Amino acid sequence: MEPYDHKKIEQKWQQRWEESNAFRVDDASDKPKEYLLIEFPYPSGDGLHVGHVRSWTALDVVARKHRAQGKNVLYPIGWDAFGLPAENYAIKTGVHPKITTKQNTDNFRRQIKNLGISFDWSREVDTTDPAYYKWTQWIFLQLFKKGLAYKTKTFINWCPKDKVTLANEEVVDGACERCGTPVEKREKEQWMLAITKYAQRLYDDLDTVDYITAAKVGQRNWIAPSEGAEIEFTIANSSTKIVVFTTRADTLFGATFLVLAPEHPLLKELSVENTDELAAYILEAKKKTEIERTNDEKEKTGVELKGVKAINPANGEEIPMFVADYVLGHYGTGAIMAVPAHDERDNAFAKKFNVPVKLVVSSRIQVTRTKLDTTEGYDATYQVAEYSSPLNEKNLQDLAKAAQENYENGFEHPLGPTLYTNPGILINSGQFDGLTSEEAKKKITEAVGGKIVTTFKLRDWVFGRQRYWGEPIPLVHCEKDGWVAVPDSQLPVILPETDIFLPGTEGESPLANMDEWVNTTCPTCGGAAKRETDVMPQWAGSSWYYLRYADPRNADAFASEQLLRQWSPVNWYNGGMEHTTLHLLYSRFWHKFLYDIGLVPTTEPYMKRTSHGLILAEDGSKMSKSKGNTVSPDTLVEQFGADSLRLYEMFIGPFDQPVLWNTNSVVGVRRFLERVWKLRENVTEVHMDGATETRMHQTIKKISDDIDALKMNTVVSALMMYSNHLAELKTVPKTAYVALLQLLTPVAPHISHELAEGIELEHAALEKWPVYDPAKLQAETATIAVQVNGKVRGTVELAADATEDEALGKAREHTDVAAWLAKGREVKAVYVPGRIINFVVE
RNA sequence: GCCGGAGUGGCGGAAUGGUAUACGCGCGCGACUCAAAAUCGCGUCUCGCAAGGGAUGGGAGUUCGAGUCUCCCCUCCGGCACCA
Repeated sequence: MEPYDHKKIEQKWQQRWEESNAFRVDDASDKPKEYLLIEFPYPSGDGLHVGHVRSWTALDVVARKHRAQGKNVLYPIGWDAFGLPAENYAIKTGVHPKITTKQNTDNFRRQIKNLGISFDWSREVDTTDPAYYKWTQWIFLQLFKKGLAYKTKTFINWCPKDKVTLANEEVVDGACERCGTPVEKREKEQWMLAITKYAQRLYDDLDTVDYITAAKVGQRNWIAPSEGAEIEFTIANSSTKIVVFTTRADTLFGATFLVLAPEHPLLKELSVENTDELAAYILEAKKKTEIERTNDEKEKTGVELKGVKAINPANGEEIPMFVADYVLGHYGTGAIMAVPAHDERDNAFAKKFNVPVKLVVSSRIQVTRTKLDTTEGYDATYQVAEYSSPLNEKNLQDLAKAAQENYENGFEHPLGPTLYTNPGILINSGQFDGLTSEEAKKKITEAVGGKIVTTFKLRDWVFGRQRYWGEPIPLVHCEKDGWVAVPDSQLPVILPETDIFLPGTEGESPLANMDEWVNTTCPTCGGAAKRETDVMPQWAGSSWYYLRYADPRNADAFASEQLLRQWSPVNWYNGGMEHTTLHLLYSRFWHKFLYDIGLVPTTEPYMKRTSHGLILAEDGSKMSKSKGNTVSPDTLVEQFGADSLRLYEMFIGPFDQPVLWNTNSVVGVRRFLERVWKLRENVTEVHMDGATETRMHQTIKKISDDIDALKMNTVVSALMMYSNHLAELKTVPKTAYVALLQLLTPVAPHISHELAEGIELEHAALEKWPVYDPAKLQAETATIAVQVNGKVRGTVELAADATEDEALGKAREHTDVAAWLAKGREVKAVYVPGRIINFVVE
């Protein structure tokens, strides 16, 4: 038998699959559909990463299994090809991004085909193709027409190196996600998408999908609804009102000052005595980068608004007002009521600026004075009772009364004289004394005419990019009509050709210099008008690409209604955790919008989301070109073969966890394939022995279950154990061998097909998934451990259907066991068929 | 600080509450060879001559039986972080 020549075999089968369009999916098939999706790659100049191979091979295994099980499987691929690296490369070298993109996608395509991944290449999409981005623009216009795209002057995150606006999500540790430069704040007119209008639904509908917990939690934390109240404060001697957002309306009586964010619009209207000081502070705050703002060790800064007081609506007291950058302009109403007794930040600020602190909620209440409270730093002779919820009415009244007395008698609060942040029982709050925080929130809000609201951390999506290599925003600005949508008939708005890719010094898009392109006519009035010169962010094209796969060549719609119904939703989507709050959230938003306007049939795009762990270099660091610790799939395919690489990447460790790459270990799976290769020599039409038959059925079950659960590392080890078993036999029963090939095919398709051909197996057999017989999972006899007091003292061979009496009897006959039993008195015997026997001896 | 995830041999890791360390790497010994590589076989948690004992980050608990379930603590990785 000739040696295992992976190059020859892999080339042969890849060519056959290519020629026969083996993985082309048929829209008209009446088999049940299964739509499997991986995140389409950005075709970088570095080529394929071993991480791509891990993720795509895993779903390829799933795809191939589902096909074998009779499903109509859609497993597509495409290119998310707009983006900064190609543009930066163009700035450096003058080579147009279009050219680099073409080169890179060609290289990726070649590399992927060398891996034998069963993508349906007939559905390839490319976000930079005008036939594709026509529909990206079209969907944007639908958002615009529904008022969900708007231009506004806002503080944006600005990367001074890339000269580009960044979305909130693209800022990592106060620095640009791509280049690490500290991000600055700039005020700029920007196109925004109102994703916050969908915040509640994006949050709630997570309950309807099957995402890995980390992804759900990540999105929930990012959207972060927070229930609270908006309460109005009036400025003394004025009709001006300031609305604050608080989650602690119960502490309103303790609000001893008000704080506005530096960006608060009302600051311009108030007549303040210290205008210069105020202006200087606001300027300073705006200049600060995110890093500076957070590196301040939370040391509070601020300026009092001299000559202006606010009135606390609960007790009518006049309280001072401040501006401080610890209050964020974009969250809530950009203004807070500060309650220094019950909020850490307000407390720190009050101490620094000498504002009174007033306790209005108590947690621990003096009950008796019999014992010493050992809380460090307090030697008062009282014992405290913990506040615990729920309390009954009577208790509450007693406790509130005691708390009030305690406070009036000047006892310090056991947890500290001035700060207590947990809920408790109200004191010093007039008619609301004695209520729990929970009750008081509602009643106090009501009493001062506030309203209950939910505030989200999620912010609207900054959608404009002042760059070249992106989809032009298809809007025209007309002096008379304002912003006007480019009519559908003029879509796509083609990205104009240029050889100047550098953004302007003020950060304007390179498109802004192209007068011929910019100057146009207004579609509404026919007068002179200018095109929007910003382009869309990279997240635009990827927000809907999974819909395009359903009908990738459609020229009349982004996809036909019928094909969307056929393929929606995506059954299983695998991708990186880093996209949880970016791509994954954005595309859910677009999808829900498209659902609302009746264009997609489901409320959610993806039924199930899984995530692969990162592949790290051997020393645990991230693989990167600059560190020179990357591993090239090409080299591995050359040296070991695609099948070995695929097997290794599945075997490397639990799929959802980060793993360390170790090229030396690839030889292990290569040896395994060599053994499977040699096994063929011993295959004959003999009858299967019982042990082999049992193993076969167990292995089929194990591998079937594990593929569905994405436990690929144990899939490979099960294959190894099964083939090791077959290798021990002198003659390998053909049936058992065929099952091995069927089970091996999804992970190592090339060698499996070659071997199947070698035993003249009819081609169709490999395309069928083996089925196990539940009745044959159990061996006729099994080795059962016998324990005495939980310690194994021997094993016995038992028939699968042995009765308890038989089993225990046989166990007692075991000489070692008998010796241990003789040491005491047997009080109990446990027999779990097929598992264990345990004697309890005293 | 808050929220996730994870701690098991020299290493990657396995284990529906039921013989912990499967599978693989590495290492050791042996076979084959003039030799080497490749391949094959055997061995490989730890203490102990043995009988036995001890080990799944630490401590308690539930159970006939715990890596697995419950509670407390420690460490590492990831995410969020002045969000009122």
